[in-house]
Amino acid sequence: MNSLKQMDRGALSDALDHFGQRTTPQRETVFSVLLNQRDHPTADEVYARTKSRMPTISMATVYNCLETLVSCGLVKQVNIEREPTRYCPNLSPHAHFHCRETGRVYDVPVPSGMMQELAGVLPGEYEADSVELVFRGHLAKGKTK
Amino acid sequence: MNSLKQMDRGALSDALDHFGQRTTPQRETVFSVLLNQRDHPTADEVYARTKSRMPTISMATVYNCLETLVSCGLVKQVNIEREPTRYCPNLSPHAHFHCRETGRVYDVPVPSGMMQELAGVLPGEYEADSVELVFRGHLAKGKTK
DNA sequence: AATTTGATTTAGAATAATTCTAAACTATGT
DNA sequence: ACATAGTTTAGAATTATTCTAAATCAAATT
Repeated sequence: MNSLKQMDRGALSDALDHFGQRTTPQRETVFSVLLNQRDHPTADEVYARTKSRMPTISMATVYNCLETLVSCGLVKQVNIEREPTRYCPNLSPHAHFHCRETGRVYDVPVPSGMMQELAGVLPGEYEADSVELVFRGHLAKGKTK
Repeated sequence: MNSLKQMDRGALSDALDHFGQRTTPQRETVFSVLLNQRDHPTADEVYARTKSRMPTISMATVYNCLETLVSCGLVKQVNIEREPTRYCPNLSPHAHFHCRETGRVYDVPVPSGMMQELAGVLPGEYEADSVELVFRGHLAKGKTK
């Protein structure tokens, strides 16, 4: 049992199908790990969490699965300075806030109108398929949320 | 001769002074390399360019100088996916556009009003000191600029 | 002018995230 | 059942970056 809700399981296999990829237990488990704890884990952390449910999985497979999920559009990579890549299954338009003190990363919802506006700053010859918006700073007093 | 304009030389030593750091030939040369070719070079590329003017400089020093320049606010790091960090001496508000085809990175000016707006999406408890905005995609037909 | 002090530079070693490789395994279509 | 192609796996390899400790340099003090 890998605690993927029926809805998510469907989204997963639809997306994989659409890109001609198979739905495997490893991919399901990794996806489920991401959905179950939405704290922007690194590949290492995903590995540890996945291993506790599926002890035979390898690091390489975790990287493979993450890469597959990203390429199917189910998961986003979050690049924070020189830190290891983090993974985020939040598909609604949002930015990230990186707290320099705790190292934690938070999702910040962005109104889709703002996303449009952002796209508007690009001169015509630039055709963007993705926008990454990262804030860095710290959280006001004590609100570790 | 390291081709730093008087103005830039002044900005450099002021900024270094302000952070209690010395103005050294290595720092001047690295800074000048960044100003002279604004194509968002990696540390490796900065090393190669600097070495041609100052053959005894080491990679470690290039990293040290870049780190110093960044910490003094004279240079910005640009983090592109899993690629090596790139360096950018453009201090006016701008975003970056990363072409997936050529790998090149372009500055995209952002009206400062837009930057304000962006800051506005942050809930009150988040206090950001930096914003990074990266577009990814490709350039329309042939315009390699 | 010599000496102390601390910052900076240097070469090379170490680290760490990620990718690669090749073999084993699994699933699918014929 | 068999062939084929996709997937997983362990471990090796890669690579950007950081670390270490010694050498050099510059400023401050005697």
